[in-house]
Amino acid sequence: MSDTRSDLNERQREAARFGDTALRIVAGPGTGKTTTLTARVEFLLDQGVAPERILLLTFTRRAARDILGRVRALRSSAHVQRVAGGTFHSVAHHALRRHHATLGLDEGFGVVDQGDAADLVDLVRADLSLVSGNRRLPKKNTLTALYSRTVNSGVPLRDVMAEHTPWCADHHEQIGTLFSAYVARKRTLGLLDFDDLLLFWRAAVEDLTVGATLAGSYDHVLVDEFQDVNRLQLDILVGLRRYDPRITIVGDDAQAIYSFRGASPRFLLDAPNYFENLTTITLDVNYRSSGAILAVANSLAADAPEGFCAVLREDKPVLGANAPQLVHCADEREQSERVSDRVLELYEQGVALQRQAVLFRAAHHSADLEIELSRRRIPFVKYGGLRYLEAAHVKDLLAAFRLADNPRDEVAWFRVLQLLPGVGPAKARRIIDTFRDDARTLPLQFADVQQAWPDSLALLPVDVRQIASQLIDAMAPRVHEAPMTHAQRIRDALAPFILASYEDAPARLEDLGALVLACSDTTRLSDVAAEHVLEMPISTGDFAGPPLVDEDWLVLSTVHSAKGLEFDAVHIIHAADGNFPADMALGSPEGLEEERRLFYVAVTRARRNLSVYVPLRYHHHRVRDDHSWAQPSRFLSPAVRTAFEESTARSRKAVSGDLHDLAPLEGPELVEGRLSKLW
DNA sequence: TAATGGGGGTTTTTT
DNA sequence: ACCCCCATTA
Repeated sequence: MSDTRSDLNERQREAARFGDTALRIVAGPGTGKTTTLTARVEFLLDQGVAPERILLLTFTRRAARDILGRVRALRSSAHVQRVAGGTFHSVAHHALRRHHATLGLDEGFGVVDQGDAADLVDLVRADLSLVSGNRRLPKKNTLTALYSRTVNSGVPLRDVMAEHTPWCADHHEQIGTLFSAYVARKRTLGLLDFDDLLLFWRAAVEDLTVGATLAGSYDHVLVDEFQDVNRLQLDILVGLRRYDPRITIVGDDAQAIYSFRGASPRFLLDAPNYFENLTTITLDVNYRSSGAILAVANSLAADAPEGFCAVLREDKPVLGANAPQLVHCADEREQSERVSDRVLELYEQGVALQRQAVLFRAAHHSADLEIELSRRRIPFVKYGGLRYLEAAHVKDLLAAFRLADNPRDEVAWFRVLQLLPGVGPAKARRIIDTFRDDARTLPLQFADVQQAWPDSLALLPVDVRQIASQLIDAMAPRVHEAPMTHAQRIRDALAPFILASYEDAPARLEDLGALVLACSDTTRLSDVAAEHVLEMPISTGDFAGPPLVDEDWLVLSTVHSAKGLEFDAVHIIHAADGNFPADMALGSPEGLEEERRLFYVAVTRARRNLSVYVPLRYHHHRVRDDHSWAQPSRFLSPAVRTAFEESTARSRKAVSGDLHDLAPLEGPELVEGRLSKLW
């Protein structure tokens, strides 16, 4: 067992061994933030603090896994496994399950993800008949994002819309009506969305009795990535520490990338206003990246109008580092080829695939690369974008789990009923109506659904009635039945529908089997459903078929999902204006600056090798042969470029006549001609 | 009357 | 690639 503390520098050690007042650690990328946080937990345990009285809050699930994993690796004893922690949302969920009664929540409350929340918004919109009269009302996803931003920032809707959705700002009253109806509907249905988890946690923390219990549950609260907390999360933290000063916050305002969730680095900078007697320790020695990579990061930072020059000092030369590469490619296809070439080249040099990452601004940016990687049988895992739990079959089973505990969950009924052949939105609605009582309310007990079921059957096509009845029967809870047995019954009843609806049914049924096993140590199926919505397992389906090497895979990730991680080699793709920075973010100067910080985050993930790829031509898929020219990312300023070695990819097609091209290209000469004007 | 398939417009980032 | 709307069909 290695003693982490011996590896710490002086200031890291000071932070780790800090006493019993409020502490702020301002830590640039690669300065050993996680190591210090881990060492601090170890120190607290050594001081005799009980592990379950330490709360370690992180922002993303991956960070939670990373830090808690390192903490739990410190000691082999089961004792240490009890350190409390996770994302804000998952910790909130646990608190709400425990204190549901005081907060007026039903025991079997359901947790809906963003997609379900958007569906519910649409459902409410239809009920208010706001659907056809106002065709300029935003789409469900836009509305849900707007709702979330408003709630998380605590800013009035009118002001949020004036700033972020000015094109429909005149609808703010209508949308306000829609939102309050949405809130009411969630309560009626016994559902919480992600924002509700935080809202109710804050309510709990501010409650006189429960709040004291919650605040008293922890001796130490540690918060990672504090630059990305929003008003709501700050309120929770302040409430949790009302009677106790012992909080440690860690962050870097140069890496604030979540303003779309209402986060603001102000909360980190103004932390002394929220936590009394706050001590600040700054970590600025970078142990991660080579000097050449730090030069890129620092010149990026220097280009910012406000200049976020956290000068990063290299502790000692990083061995095996290469000059950062700026690679100009003719188009996306060539970019995919060059990235694949470079990944394999580094792999040959001994850099395992897991030590390499391809980073991009938006999830769909990796689409073409994924095709190329699959073609070359290079295994990869993608983070961000399409997720396992967003796969329809998983959501189907989770919806059935939610119904077993809470038959009022109209969103779940909509999903499950539409699995039946011949049932679409309208018929699903009519079936749900048969469940309602005189007050048009859905029943609290599943037995009432079963009682109404004979009437519902009449609405179904004759040939699906039997399997539909079996499904209803399977969802109904039985007394003294183990949750896993119940889950297995539901899965079995759902299987015929999965088989009928999906081509790759066997693989999907295996996923569902894993979900059933996850019910082995729970008391409630709705709890498991909520955990899965919050924890986002990664699909094995993301692997490209027969792997080149077992248990090694290239990491594909959005920059947001890669926050806090490091890799020997980082490949940043689509460094073209409009993609990175995203044109969606260019409406305001703040938007552009956040994109700049995002690029900075991407660059500072790299230890030894950094390659940035700029495709120059984008094909429009609608019209064959139609294309447009892209400018290199504005972040690649002349000053930044001096930190790179530049090269132009030679078209492989021109050299070898490679045959897997999708559309005929113009001669490479034209591309080269265009390129040459750029430098 | 309601499901389903085709065509056209739009697409950020995460819990 | 996805979502939304509309026309067609059962």
